[in-house]
Amino acid sequence: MNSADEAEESRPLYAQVREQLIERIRSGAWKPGQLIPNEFEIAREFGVSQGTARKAISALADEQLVHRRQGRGTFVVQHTPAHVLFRFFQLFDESRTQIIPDSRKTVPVGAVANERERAELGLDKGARVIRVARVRLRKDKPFIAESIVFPDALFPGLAELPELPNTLYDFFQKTYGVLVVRADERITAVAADTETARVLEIDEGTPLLRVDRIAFGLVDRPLEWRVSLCHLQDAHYLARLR
Amino acid sequence: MNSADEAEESRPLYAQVREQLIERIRSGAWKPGQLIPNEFEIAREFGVSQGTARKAISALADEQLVHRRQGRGTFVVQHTPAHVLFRFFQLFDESRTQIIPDSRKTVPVGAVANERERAELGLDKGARVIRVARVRLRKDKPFIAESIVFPDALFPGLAELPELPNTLYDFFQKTYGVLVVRADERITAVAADTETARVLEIDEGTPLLRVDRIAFGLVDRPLEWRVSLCHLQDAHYLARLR
DNA sequence: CAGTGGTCTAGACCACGTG
DNA sequence: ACGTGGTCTAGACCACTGC
Repeated sequence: MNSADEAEESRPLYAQVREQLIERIRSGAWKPGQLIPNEFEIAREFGVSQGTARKAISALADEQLVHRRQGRGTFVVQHTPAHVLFRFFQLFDESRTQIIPDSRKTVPVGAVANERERAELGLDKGARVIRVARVRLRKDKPFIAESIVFPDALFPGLAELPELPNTLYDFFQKTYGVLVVRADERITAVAADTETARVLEIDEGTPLLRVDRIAFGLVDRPLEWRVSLCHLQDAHYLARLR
Repeated sequence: MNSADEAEESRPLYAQVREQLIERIRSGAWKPGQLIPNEFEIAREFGVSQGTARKAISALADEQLVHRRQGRGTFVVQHTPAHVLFRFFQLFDESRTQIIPDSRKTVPVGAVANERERAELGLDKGARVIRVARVRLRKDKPFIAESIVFPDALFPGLAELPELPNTLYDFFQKTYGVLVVRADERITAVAADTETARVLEIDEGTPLLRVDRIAFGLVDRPLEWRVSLCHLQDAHYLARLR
């Protein structure tokens, strides 16, 4: 027996089962929205008790990779535009209602990654990326200037598309089977530069919220680097601390 | 049997046990840092199985109200300055290291709550509050202008203190038995006004991150309203989205 | 009605920290 | 060696969903 096997055996059973289940989602063996086998099936298949299978499945539910519904079954999570916005778009208006942004035509452009992009996305020298610049609208007025970059390798052929949809993460899941599961946002305040002021139709120097996001998938590797310059006015970003 | 009893009986046992345990922490029957009875003791006391007691205690651990340590026992969470900063102070420097702020002498002032304060803290007309204004330092230079308000009723005698400590939440827990368990932060970008510019030793109009926090305790009522105006420079606020 | 997830029990053994 | 939390089992019953 090698050390890897020993390490494998020393980890809790439910953790091992959990990883195997994640692998099925990652590999696409279980598709988004699909009903997965019930607790007893999974228990039988992995040779564990129903309680242990349950603990593994519940861990996936906590991580929002599956959705459990009493009486119906357990389903692989399926991103929809509404779902993606709810989870990953944390801007609210003065009455604390979540803002639903629109976006203008967004055209992807392929290029070789620059140094900053390689650092943010963890790419090797020479790797290609896809860049997208777009303006998001609120009440038909521009309020966010966004620049998005993702590794070309993860989204083959995407650079050739004439246009991208308003919400990307559900599109990524549907088209490439790539699931965004978490994101880190680094937030600062900046003054609008000339170009941004023009795009957002505001005065140069207006204070903007800069949201610098790295999105991660099932394997802990960056899927996207996104910088959003937000002209909030009476709106705000909401962070919940626990 | 009345409807309240029926509702009580229809809720899962572990949820009922969980609430009773929370009440012991809230009431101060179990003090911060104290070792609580083990799973079998709690199971026996409430007339449930060890597994059910475990589920109740684990829920408290998930909520960060207790801390479990294998081989040692389960302890009521005890806020320390380091712990409070780690959980509730999400500013990081350019190398992604958490910033540890200092603060200048902070003097509390008692007053009758104004309309805005009553709205933010959910207070009745005529209620008294305690106000604190302070400047936080980074590398001995001012970088945050903070204004804090809390209900006088929760912190009797606090307005008479000559000075408050650098971290308040551990002080609240130690002195008043009041535990901060979560906070909502509403974040915007603003331009520094004359007074703030003077305090932070920057130019008027400099973009600042405005963090507007409401902190909550064990009962779902606001404990504090805090507005922080942050001159970040090369630092950033970090929000983790899951 | 059958099938699913949700709760609950009683008991066993393991891993860890302390004396 | 002892007591703690952590894992695992086998089985029971409940609550909800859809046919």
